[in-house]
Amino acid sequence: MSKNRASPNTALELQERMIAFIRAYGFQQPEQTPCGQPISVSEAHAITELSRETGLTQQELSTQLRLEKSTTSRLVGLLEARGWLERQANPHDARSVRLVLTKAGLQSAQQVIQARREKFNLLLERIPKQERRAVLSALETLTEALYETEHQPA
Amino acid sequence: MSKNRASPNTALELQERMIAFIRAYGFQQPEQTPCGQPISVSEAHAITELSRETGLTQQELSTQLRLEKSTTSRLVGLLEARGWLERQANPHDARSVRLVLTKAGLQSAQQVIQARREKFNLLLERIPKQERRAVLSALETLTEALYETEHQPA
DNA sequence: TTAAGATAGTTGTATCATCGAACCAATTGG
DNA sequence: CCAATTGGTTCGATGATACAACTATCTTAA
Repeated sequence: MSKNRASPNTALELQERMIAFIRAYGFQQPEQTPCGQPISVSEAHAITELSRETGLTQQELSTQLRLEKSTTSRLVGLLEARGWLERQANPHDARSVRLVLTKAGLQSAQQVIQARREKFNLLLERIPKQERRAVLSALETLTEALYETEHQPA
Repeated sequence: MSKNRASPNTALELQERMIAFIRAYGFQQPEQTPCGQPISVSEAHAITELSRETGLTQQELSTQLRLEKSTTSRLVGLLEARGWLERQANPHDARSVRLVLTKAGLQSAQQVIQARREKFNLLLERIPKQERRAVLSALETLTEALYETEHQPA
């Protein structure tokens, strides 16, 4: 095992580990309901985000979820059709809407959050205790690095 | 087991970091050609895998890529249509095929590999030198943990 | 030896996740 | 007041996948 050296193979190793990770995470699987409710991953992310901060505009939600506004528009449409949120008029700007979860939507969000919590608890338990902090900070470092580069999947 | 119990806050943090990472990686973006050639991520993964080990059956390729056999069948069909690989009869088992990259396929694989190498080099450069090993081993740990749990995306 | 599985692949059908372009309606900055 | 910008919607694609049903082939066990 080489140390902190800028070994030419380190990048290759990073690549392989990232790809392995992504596959393990199963980013390619369309989804299989993360909680009791049949709900897609995107929907889950959206309501989670909205339960965290209510009254976002679609534009803002797009930014949070890193999605195109058209994608967000459809996504919001789906959630609205489920009766999970409302598009409320924004008195300060008639172009935009304020997204507000309904009671049912909030409840679903809670379920998703709970289900996720349990899932991640299980995952965390699989990580040796003394490595946990390292894993967390590594993920953070990696995420920052990804944001800095104009990363595109591959 | 119980001494390996995860603190709720740590699990939450893991969850947030993982989600942030996944978003940063952009796993949701359908793809934008990882190299010069217009090629999808799945295709890129497939030819990379085949350039690493030739003569795989579709079943084996499915396992490597963690895809359904039907998905793999289609994927292979696309690559075949591009003239990047051939399905060769397997003399020992007429049911299966052996997947072999053509010259053009091998060349594309090299390009993909090269493009990826450059991309990951850039990424690696964004990670402070003294943290690199930690990031790599964290990814490994995380991947193992994911494989151990019956992980499903969310 | 042969019939009941098990396996490898293919095809049909469906869903999810996304993007970009073309549009429209407000808003804002000169 | 008009041009440019911004927030959203709709249309049309594509990619990534799964599952189920089906065919052909192989294996095995009575």
